Amino acid sequence: MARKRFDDSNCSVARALNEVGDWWSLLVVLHAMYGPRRFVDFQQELGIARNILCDRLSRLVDNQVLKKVEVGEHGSRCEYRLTEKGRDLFPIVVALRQWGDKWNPSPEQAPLDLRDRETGKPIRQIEVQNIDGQPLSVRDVFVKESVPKTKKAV
Amino acid sequence: MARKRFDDSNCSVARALNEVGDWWSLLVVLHAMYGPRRFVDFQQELGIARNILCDRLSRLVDNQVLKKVEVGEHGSRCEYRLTEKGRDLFPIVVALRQWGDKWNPSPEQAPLDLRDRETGKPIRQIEVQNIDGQPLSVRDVFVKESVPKTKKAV
DNA sequence: CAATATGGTTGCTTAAAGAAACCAGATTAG
DNA sequence: CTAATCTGGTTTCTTTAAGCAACCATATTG
Repeated sequence: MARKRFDDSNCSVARALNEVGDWWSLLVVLHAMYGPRRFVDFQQELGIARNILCDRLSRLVDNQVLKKVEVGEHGSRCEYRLTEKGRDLFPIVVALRQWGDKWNPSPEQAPLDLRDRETGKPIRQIEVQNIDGQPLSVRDVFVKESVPKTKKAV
Repeated sequence: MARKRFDDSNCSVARALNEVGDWWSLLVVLHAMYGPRRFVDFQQELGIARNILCDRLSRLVDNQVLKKVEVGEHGSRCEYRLTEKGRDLFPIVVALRQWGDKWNPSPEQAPLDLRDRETGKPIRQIEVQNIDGQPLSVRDVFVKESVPKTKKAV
């Protein structure tokens, strides 16, 4: 496959995709959001090949999205938990879910109904907002040119 | 590689990832957000292999994320534009960008400064919110069980 | 008419995904 | 104490997709 890497890209979207931009990584993160997961949990819930799961888990741990925690009780057990960096993916996962529900609804299943634990009311549709909380579309936004940090004499 | 498909998954995140969950598709969409793009534009801006670009473009068109528009002027030209479905990926792209900027900042480049065209002020950090616009973390949310649609007698 | 631009397609090579078997350390059952 | 089992992997092999470069067909420009 010779996948291209984007570690060094100056585009933060590309760099983000480099860490969680493949099919499995985000699904692993998604499942970890329901609580700590062990190796077999991921395997059974996702139906992922074991070697690929290994690879993804170790990469996510390397990238500090997950942390591996030894759980002492009976035997060699460890669970994987989200770090703060991992938890910070929550809006992305939710936005993907909402997009999928809107544009590719499952014919046989109602969309997952996420609710505010406090009020019991449904959560809001995720949107790009200005500083006052007003929604912004692609058209409403522009890229402000920044002064380059320190320009090395070339 | 034998990629697993998630078309039939009952998880809307998996279904969403099926359409835009690979490295290139989202980057193609991202670049299309700056305005209509032609074949060579994507190729040069992204450095993607031509056959892969072909494949991704046609899949995105099939999935109605992009539409292909013939542009009459001099020669066989066509551009790719976002559909509404494609534009709806805006929050996801922005959220990814913010996550990348926060957790993997580029050492040599300031993060892209997206601003409200109206006010000139920076946009807000994307977050999951309750109905009143208050931010919600993973912990603040629960999944409300829904009544199944119509249960076929088994 | 030749050169060039555009939007692809075709082959080839390499690397990653998937499946299944194997494995090592710790635990429990007998 | 020994055998079976659980857990979290690793190894091997096959299939498939990504990347590269060459080729191609149409249309335009010089």
